[in-house]
Amino acid sequence: MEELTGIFRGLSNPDRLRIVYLLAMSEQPLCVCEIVDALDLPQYQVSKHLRTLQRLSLIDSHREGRWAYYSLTQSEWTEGLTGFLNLAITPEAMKPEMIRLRSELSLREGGRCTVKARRTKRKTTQGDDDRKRNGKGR
Amino acid sequence: MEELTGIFRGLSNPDRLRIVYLLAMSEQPLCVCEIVDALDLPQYQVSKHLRTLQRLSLIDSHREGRWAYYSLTQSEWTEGLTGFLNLAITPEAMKPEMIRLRSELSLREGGRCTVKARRTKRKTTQGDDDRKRNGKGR
DNA sequence: CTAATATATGCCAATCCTCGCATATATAAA
DNA sequence: TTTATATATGCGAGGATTGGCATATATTAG
Repeated sequence: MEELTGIFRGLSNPDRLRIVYLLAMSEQPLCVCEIVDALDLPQYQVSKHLRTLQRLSLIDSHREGRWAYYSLTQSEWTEGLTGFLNLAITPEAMKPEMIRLRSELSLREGGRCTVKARRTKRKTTQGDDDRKRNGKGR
Repeated sequence: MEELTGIFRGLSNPDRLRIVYLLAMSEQPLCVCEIVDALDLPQYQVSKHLRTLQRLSLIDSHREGRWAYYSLTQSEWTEGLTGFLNLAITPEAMKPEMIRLRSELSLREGGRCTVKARRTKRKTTQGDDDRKRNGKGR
């Protein structure tokens, strides 16, 4: 019961819900930088959200070199949850994220993420693009 | 998306989750006093939680005399949600509540709730019983 | 009308959440 | 070692939640 309300609390944040959706759809572990790029969020936010989800036992992680991969935890209700998300979230709503994610995944080498630079909030890497992210987003 | 995270936020509170579970299981509108007795919560809390759930379009209400009845809203994902709750919440966890609810429902006359006194936090009606409710309950 | 009953709400304090920033840690490259 | 890269985390501020209390509103009874 307490465990379940925790899960709902975890999914009550749009960014965390998007993370869970990505993990549920891609059906393979994703590394932090891939999620960062797919969701267009600052790295520290993604890390924190992942931590939150992990505390709730919704996701697992493992390290490979300097990359950390996350995936949905397999539990009694994982199936029911992803099933519900699948019917409650229209693909339309997550289209841009999925497109960016697929683009990221196509860059993998040997099944592993290989990102080059452009880390940490894309703006250190000069003329990236100046979309205004942030803004309370709620 | 925003709508969905709202629903999760609604279910992220144990008492609200219990309310939704009662409504989902009983498959008929319940009046406030029945929920109050079933969950053993102060009336003002139940009213507030119901208001919250209604704002999220999770439940509907209608008045009948001085009684207000609430029921789950029928939407595209109502079925998926109740299905998930059904597999995520063991009947054990809600047994006392369900027992009390059934007891309440058996007192209905003509399909309507007919409570006598003992309202508002059961303690105005003297020697009721002095279980210590409240206590942050989180 | 007044009283009783069923429900709803305004307010406050304590707590929790979330963001953004800065910085720490971990691992690998040079 | 030093440097670069990938990820994690401590902190503070603003906002949102929550429980408890008192009280307001709505409806019916007398």
